[in-house]
Amino acid sequence: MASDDFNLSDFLPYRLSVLAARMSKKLSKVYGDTYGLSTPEWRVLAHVAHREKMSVREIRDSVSLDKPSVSRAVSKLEKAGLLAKSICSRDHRLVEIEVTEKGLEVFHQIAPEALAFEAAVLSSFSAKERQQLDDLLTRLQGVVDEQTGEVCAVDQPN
Amino acid sequence: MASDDFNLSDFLPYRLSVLAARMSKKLSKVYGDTYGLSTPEWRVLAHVAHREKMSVREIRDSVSLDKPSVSRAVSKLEKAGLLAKSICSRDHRLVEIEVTEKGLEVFHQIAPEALAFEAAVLSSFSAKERQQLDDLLTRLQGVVDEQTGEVCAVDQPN
DNA sequence: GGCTATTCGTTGCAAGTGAAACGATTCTCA
DNA sequence: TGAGAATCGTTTCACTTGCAACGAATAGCC
Repeated sequence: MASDDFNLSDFLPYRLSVLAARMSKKLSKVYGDTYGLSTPEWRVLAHVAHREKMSVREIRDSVSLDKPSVSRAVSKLEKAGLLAKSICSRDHRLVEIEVTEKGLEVFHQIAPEALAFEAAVLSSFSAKERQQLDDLLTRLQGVVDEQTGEVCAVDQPN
Repeated sequence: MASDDFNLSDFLPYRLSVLAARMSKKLSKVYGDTYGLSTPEWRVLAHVAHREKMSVREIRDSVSLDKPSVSRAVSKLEKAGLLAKSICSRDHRLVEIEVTEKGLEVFHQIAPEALAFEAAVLSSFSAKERQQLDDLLTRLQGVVDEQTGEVCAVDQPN
């Protein structure tokens, strides 16, 4: 393999990292500067906003964050009055997390701005190109998610 | 804007973040598990490997890391014997950073594995699709890099 | 030439992050 | 039923990160 040809700025993982970081940083101004939310908090709020009560574990499985991050994000959002937390009566290990009216209000202020940001980023792309991008990202995610090391799996950590 | 339609898992910044994070984590096994390098260290090494002596600032401008991260990465790589650092004789503020023989050796072991990883990720993509991906990412990066807030700029921080 | 402003790289420090440990609760199965 | 295993959410702790401040060195300007 010709490692003399290696050029970091052409290297896919690097390019994706840089692009994602820049985009996230710009987007974070939307929910961070105005509403004081962190990225984990924004993700949790966005996921819980239009859904039923759910546990920390369910959120973790859906927003690509580890367990402690979700736990902390939920605590902060609860303190801010955007989420309500209660112990599940059927299973006292579980916590039922739900968006509050105030939380929904905040979400409905942020979401349009977030969508506008996305639209601005994609504004110079045709419908066909957007479809291409969607497909390519989906396939890449699929490849990366292929579990190479299989286990019978006890408890999913984090 | 219909914020009820907002779905995090379809949201471009989120998708890119998740994809980039997963890919970087998998890649980091290549340089991390075997050679004990962190991501900033890997980026610095990869960038310096086939280049002339350069300063911290030049590296920073090329690898999308902030000043302290580059400084720390260089220090660690120097301690590990992969880089050599000396004070520039023309300008004593500057540092001249250069890869050592050992550093080049390590790089030539990692780079092929990194390229193989990239090739594996892209293995199911046709040449045309790779070109599409390349173009789309380049254009997205261009859009995100457009400076919205212009300043005369004093010192570039970090 | 000397004074100020700027640039360089490093370091301090506070905030964020993730792996592991923990107590509490429930499940499993003999 | 009861003991051990598994799961849940939180917390602890070590590590990383990014901003700001800093001392050192140079550039700019009168």
